[in-house]
Amino acid sequence: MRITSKGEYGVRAMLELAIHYGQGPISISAIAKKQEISEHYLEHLFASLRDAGLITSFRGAHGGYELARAPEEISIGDIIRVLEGPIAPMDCVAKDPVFCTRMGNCATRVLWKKLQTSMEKVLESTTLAWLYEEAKKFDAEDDSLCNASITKSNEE
Amino acid sequence: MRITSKGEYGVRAMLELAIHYGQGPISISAIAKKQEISEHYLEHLFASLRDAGLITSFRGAHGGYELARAPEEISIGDIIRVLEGPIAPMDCVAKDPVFCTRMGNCATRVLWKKLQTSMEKVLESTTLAWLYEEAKKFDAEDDSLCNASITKSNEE
DNA sequence: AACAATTCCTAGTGAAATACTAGGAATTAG
DNA sequence: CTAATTCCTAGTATTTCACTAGGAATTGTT
Repeated sequence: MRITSKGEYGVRAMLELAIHYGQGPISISAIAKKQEISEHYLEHLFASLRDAGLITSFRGAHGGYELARAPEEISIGDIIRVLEGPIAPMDCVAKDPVFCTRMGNCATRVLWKKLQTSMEKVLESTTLAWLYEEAKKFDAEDDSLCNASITKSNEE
Repeated sequence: MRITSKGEYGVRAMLELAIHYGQGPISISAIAKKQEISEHYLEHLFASLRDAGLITSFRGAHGGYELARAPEEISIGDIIRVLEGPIAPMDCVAKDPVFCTRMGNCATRVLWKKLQTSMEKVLESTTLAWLYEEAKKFDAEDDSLCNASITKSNEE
């Protein structure tokens, strides 16, 4: 019942894009550095997110990535579904369910469906915008302590 | 975000024990046959469940396994925790959390905690007794469906 | 005592997934 | 032209998954 590093890194990287939303593209290397993720690995994840239409890429010098939609319009579920597959504890309760001989006669399936629904509810109702607001809270706490880890500045 | 066959088989087998609760031990071979699970594999799962105190074993002829507690007293969470590990999408939000440098300054952790809580709520509140009641409903449906399909096929 | 049915235990294994790494081609701003 | 970037294909070490194998120990029955 674990999210893998794909989902973890993907969400962290997408949060970074949400923070810089509307300020032009940012490069993989910048995100990878800030979030301590392997550059090459993040490249793969971004390829999937791009193919899924969640982010837009710009090639060449001063290129990079930006969110394809506003942070309010991208749920964590959107990201997880691309990087981890359907949100479902079992294939038989996925949106496009895999057939199982028990299907119509399975008490455990009712259980997995309950679990699937509760998971989906959380992941669909949580957006990048919400996550950004949470991050700002932490940022404010940090400011009072020492330095900010999340800045909206155009450092280059 | 998937439950593996360990959790799936484990819950199905435990349901079988719940169905026979109070009627003496049943053997692995009987459960494996009924639930279409590899006998040897189920043996491993039952070893874990026994070590965790969820089931009791009886060796020798006419031996087998039975629930260590009443079906009302065993939650699906109890089973999953034994066979799949802590109920948590990320190690940093498990009950005995793995340390992470971000820990106190991580917006995504708040998200994973929300997800963890909702998953745990479902799995803790669902017991084997509940699952057994669900199974009985299907049994009742099957009876009426079976009769209906017999008469239908006779007509056709 | 012999036997059959069962759990118990240790070890092994092929396939798939995970979490990357490597290297270079294509593109674009300055 | 050059430096910075994405894009693409391939490879790889490690871990996990889902079993399988084989026999020792235990216990009810005859």
